[in-house]
Parts: sequence; C-alpha cells; structure tokens
Amino acid sequence: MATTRPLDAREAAAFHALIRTHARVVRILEAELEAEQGLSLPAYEVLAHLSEAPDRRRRMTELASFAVLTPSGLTRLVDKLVRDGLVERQRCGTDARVVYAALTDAGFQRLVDAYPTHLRGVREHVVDRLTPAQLDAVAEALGPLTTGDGPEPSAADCTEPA
Amino acid sequence: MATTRPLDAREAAAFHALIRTHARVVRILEAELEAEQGLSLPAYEVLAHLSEAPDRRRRMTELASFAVLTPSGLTRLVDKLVRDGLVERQRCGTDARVVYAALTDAGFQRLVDAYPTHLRGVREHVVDRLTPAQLDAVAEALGPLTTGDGPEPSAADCTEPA
DNA sequence: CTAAGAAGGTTGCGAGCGCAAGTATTCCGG
DNA sequence: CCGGAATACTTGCGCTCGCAACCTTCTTAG
Repeated sequence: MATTRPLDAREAAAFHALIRTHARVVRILEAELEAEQGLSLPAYEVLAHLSEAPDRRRRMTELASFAVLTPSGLTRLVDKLVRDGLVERQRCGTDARVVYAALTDAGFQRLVDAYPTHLRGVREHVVDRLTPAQLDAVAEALGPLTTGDGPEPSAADCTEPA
Repeated sequence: MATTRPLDAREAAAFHALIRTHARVVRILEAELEAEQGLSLPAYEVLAHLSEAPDRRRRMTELASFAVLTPSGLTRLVDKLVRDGLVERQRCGTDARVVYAALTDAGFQRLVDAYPTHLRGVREHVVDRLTPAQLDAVAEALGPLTTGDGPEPSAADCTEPA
C-alpha cells in the first residue's frame, strides 16, 4: 500500500470539506457569541465543560485536553475568566501541583445566558442542516480520529479540595 | 419545529467530533509542515491553490474565499510569501483595484518539496483512517455547509495581466 | 535521605490574524 | 460629467495562542 499516492477526488473532497467547513462554521459561531454575549467560543466551551463536571470544577490538564487548547493557551484563557469573575482557581489538598478551575455562580449564570445563542447557532449553521444519518456518519467518521493516538487522561484523583 | 430544542446525544456527538477533530488534525499537520518544510498550513494551501490556477495566479479576493482567511489575513500572508520570494504581486491592466498573487518558480519548487510531507500527514492522520464510504459521507455532509449562504465569487474577469 | 527525573502549571516571546477604518479605483444615477 | 455608493485591497490596533523555557512539587532509585 503506497501511502504516498496522491489524494483522489473523493479523498480531497472529504479533507477540504472538513477544513473549510470548520473554518467557516467556527468563525460564524464565534462572531455571534461574541456579539450577543461577549464570550469567545473557547471560553464558552470551558464554561460548558465545567458546568457538567462534578462540583463544577476540573483540573487544568483535563480541561486542556477536552478544550481545543494547549496547556499554555488554557492558562491564559482561565486567567481571563478569573478576571471576569466567571471562574476561580482552587488548589488541590493532596497534590500541590494541581490546580482546579471552578465555575463561579456568576460564571454559571453567564453560561445559562449564553446557551440559547450558542444552541441556535449550532442548529442553524450545522446540526439542522444534516440528516440524522449524516449526523451519525460524521460522528462515527471523525470521532475516532480525535481519540486516536492521544492518550486519554484519566479522571481526577484528588480527594481534598482545600 | 422548535429550533431551540437542546442537542440530543447524536447531534452533540457530531458537532463535537467536527470541532475537536479539526483542531487536533490541523495542529498536527501544521506542526509537521512547519518542522519539515518551514511552511504554515495556510501558506501551503495558498501555494497549492495558486499552482492549480491558470497562469498560476489568482486575485486576492478569490484566494481569500478559497483559503481559510479573511481578506486582511490574506494580505498579510501574501506579504510574507512575497518577502520569502514564493509569490509576487501583479496588478491588473483593466481594473487597477485588483491585485493578483502569482506563484514564482521558487514558490512552485517549494510547493513541490512540501507536497510529500503534506500528503503523508493528510493520509496518516485523516484520509487513510476513513473508509471510502466514510469519505463520501463526510464530503456530502460537510461540503454543502460551506457553500450554504456564502456567495460564491465568480471567476476572474481581467484580461490584461500588465 | 538525597538526588535525578517526571508531572502540572505558568510565563517570555513572538507570530498569526480578525475587525474596523482607511485609501484607491470603478460604477452608476441624474 | 459629477458626486455618491460599491468594490478591492491594505493598514492600525489589539487579542489569542503555541512553543520553549521555567518553577514547583511529587516520585523513585540508590
């Protein structure tokens, strides 16, 4: 199997669809969220992920692997969310290296406010344009690529919040 | 049809797969291309698109709509490619507002050198992990989203290169 | 007990790029 | 022909974020 065979039309179409559609969709969603709620898409995603976590908090590393950010990018984003009062940092009692990002009440409320905007955008620009079969196909095709060779970090192991 | 109904599991899975997979794949491809060829992914895409164009040149606007960049982003990217000698700007004889970006010989050669790296990355991280059916499904599902409400700019209309 | 190494986060630095405003050119109504 | 609107691109500004280096804390071998 020559892995350096040029892309055929089908392969190129799939790849370009992925790249271009993502760019376009993300730009639109981001613009809407920013205009109506003053929140960037990564910020929204972090708040949303925290809201679903036990005690509404997560370790930085966990958050980084879930979010579309490197650790350093996450640090800066959380800096900003802390400045805005939406998140607070908590240290871990059993491992002083670990930092938790925890959703504040204000952060939760902000997420609640922003949810309709985000939901509408996702539906309007992506989800409602696909059939159920297409939704499944996209998830099944693309999902495994993400979990491929990146080790999945295990759950939190810190008992004392401090 | 309540368009504000929360995303069900299938819808959420598809959307997240799109967002996360793209982020991961692009980061890897970009890192490989940068390390081995000293080229960013947007730069590669611009060179590749130019190489396929008649006379190996395109109007800035065309390029911007194809590439994953706004016009201002494209201006800066082309600035850089010009500095590196890979592209040159040409003015249009019949419409002085129009600027063409044209691939230089050096630019073409650079693209030829970088092609194997890019191809290998795309195969390894995306295309070779999908079945033909999945490739078609992704292209058919995602492709239409890109051409949806964005007007497709028509072909070049400039006769004299100058 | 101690030193080496790994792991979790954070920072210095700089590149990339979007938005809004600006410039130059062309189009069009009267 | 003339002036306003549209088009094509560029620039000022500022924010985001990745990489590499760094600090701190934990782990483990000797």
